[in-house]
Amino acid sequence: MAVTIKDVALRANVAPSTVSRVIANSSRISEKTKKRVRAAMEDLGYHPNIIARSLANKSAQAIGLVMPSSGNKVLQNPFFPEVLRGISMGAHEAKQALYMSTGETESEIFQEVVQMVQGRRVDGIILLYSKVEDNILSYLKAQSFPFVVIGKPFKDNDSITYVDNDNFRAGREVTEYLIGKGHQNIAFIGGDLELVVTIDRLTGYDKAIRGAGLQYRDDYIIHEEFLQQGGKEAVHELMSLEEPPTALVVADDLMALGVLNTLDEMGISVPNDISIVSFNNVLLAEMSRPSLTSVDINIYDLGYQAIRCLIEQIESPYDMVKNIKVPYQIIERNSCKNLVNS
Amino acid sequence: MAVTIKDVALRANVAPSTVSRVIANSSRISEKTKKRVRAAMEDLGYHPNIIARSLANKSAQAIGLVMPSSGNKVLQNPFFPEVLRGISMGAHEAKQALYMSTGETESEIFQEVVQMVQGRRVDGIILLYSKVEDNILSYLKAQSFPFVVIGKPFKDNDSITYVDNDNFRAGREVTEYLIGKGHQNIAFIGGDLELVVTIDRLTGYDKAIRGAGLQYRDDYIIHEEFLQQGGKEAVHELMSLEEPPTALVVADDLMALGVLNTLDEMGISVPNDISIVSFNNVLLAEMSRPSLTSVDINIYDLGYQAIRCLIEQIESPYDMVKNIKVPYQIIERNSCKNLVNS
DNA sequence: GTGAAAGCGCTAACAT
DNA sequence: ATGTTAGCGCTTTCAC
Repeated sequence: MAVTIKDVALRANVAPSTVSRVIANSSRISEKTKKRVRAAMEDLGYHPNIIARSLANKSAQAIGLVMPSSGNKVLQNPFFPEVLRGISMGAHEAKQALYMSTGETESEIFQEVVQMVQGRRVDGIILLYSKVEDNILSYLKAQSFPFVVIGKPFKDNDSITYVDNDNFRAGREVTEYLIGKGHQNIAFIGGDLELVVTIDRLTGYDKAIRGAGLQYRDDYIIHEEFLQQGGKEAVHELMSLEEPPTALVVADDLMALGVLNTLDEMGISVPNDISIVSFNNVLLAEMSRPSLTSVDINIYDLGYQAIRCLIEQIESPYDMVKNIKVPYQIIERNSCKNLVNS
Repeated sequence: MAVTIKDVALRANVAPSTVSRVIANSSRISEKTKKRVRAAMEDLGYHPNIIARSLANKSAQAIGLVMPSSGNKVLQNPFFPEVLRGISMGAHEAKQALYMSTGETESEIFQEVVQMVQGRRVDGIILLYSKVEDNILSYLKAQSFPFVVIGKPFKDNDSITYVDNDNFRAGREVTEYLIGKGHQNIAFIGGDLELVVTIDRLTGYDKAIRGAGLQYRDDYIIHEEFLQQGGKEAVHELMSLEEPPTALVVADDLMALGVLNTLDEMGISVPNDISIVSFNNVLLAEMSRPSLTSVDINIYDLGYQAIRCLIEQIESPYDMVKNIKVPYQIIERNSCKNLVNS
């Protein structure tokens, strides 16, 4: 059996409660006994049992992370390691542990969340995605359990704390950027329409197209999973249109890489024959050939801000709602061609 | 306050222990009372407090994951999400939760591990890397706490349970593969020499080179971090040699992508001017141009087998050591050229 | 400034 | 087949 607070108390000739106070560094304990107790802890190699502490003071010192079904290939998107980095950093600063969901299906994940919450295993939860109808979100809200969403909630978004980019504006600006380069036929290759981020970017694209007096064409809109596989099919469909696009707005760098690949196979040159702008600006964007003009959405910050918000929310008794918009910027590289003389 | 086992007991007219037994689905409880108790749980919306349970039966139902310093960019390597997928799957099957380390520096991570272990927060630990001198590993071993290593431990590897590929053999075979294609000047671009995987692959390379009666040249060996940035510098150094290599063994697909990129900038064509074989076979390998001949090391299985081993180790009272070699296979694509007529 | 004692919610002997 | 009773290791009133 491991060494407990009692052993320390015994050795230091104090009561267990005193040892507890020393751990919490209570000001009501004299420096002298503190020293004595600390020496005893040292001697015995004492380490507090976190589980016992959690039970006594009803706080787990852990944050729950809810992924979009971990069996899913979505994890392969470089987005996730990068948000994780940001979250890790914040968790580490606040001395919080991270607890990950492992469920496969949606209902399994739901059960896990219920267990995290009711089992008091975590003090708060971060949802690493935002989709249209989400009963996990509804549940958390109903329980008024501390949580924050990465991405904009589909509804009730003024009563939910979330961290997001302004994806609508980003979608619009990116499209306007291409229009500014003289493109008139711009297609949109987006991810899962269940994800709010896709909807927002598409809406922004739409706005820009119509705003420029161009025609919004349904056959220019393609949705596939946020993965490379989807890219290929999308491109084939698109390029076989009578009037193929001269520019593409692609939801994601990984997808864009797939697109690039397929275009190459088809003998279509980027940026000479077609221009591409994508989102996320992960390492790939820089490493592909041609390198991709991509919207840097500051993924790391998304994660870091999310956990900061969550920790504030846990600490503060009043639950004020907070919405953080992480800035983004278009990083110009070599995947876009100017059609007009500038 | 949440509803507890006592509330359920009261409502079902049984003792708390009976409720506890119903939760554990003990065979010593009559179906009739089970039904009654379950109904009570349902009515009250009862969910067991996992923390309390952990304290009582000294098992956390959670596995600790130790990453190589999470602040580190290493996380960006697609290797990690993929092992995570495998681990997640196994954790999920065994109803184990996952705890992640969040530390930045090595000593911080060490402290976290001590807390996980002494704080009884986890029942076992998976080390997601294997490096040369590792005090975390030594500590775990000294405590005889259940753990498994992904990758081969540097020493004591017959007293430590680990899951790995045969990286020595893989390194050798890959090199022989290139030799078989007529290459005589083969360079090795490896990752961090602190990592055992690098050492093993390099040793295999060495073996193949000497075995074929070729000369082992120090200036053909380059070590950089497992990241794209490293790739560029490495290639420049290498190609400015008097007798530049005609083939490259690269530690990692991501790194190989960087290499590809740099070669392209330098106007060197792959595979016409130089051949490349890399390791890991992540999505990138398929999506790059030219697509990369890469060693598929079955990353997912690495993770899955690791957690299976760990769970066995936790459950079985006897700690028999287990070493699992996950098979690998060379996936041929378009980055290698045959120099001889075949 | 320190100690005694109750209790967090559950499990696991030991009874019956 | 079920109830009684101690804990698990810690925190936290309430005394002194």
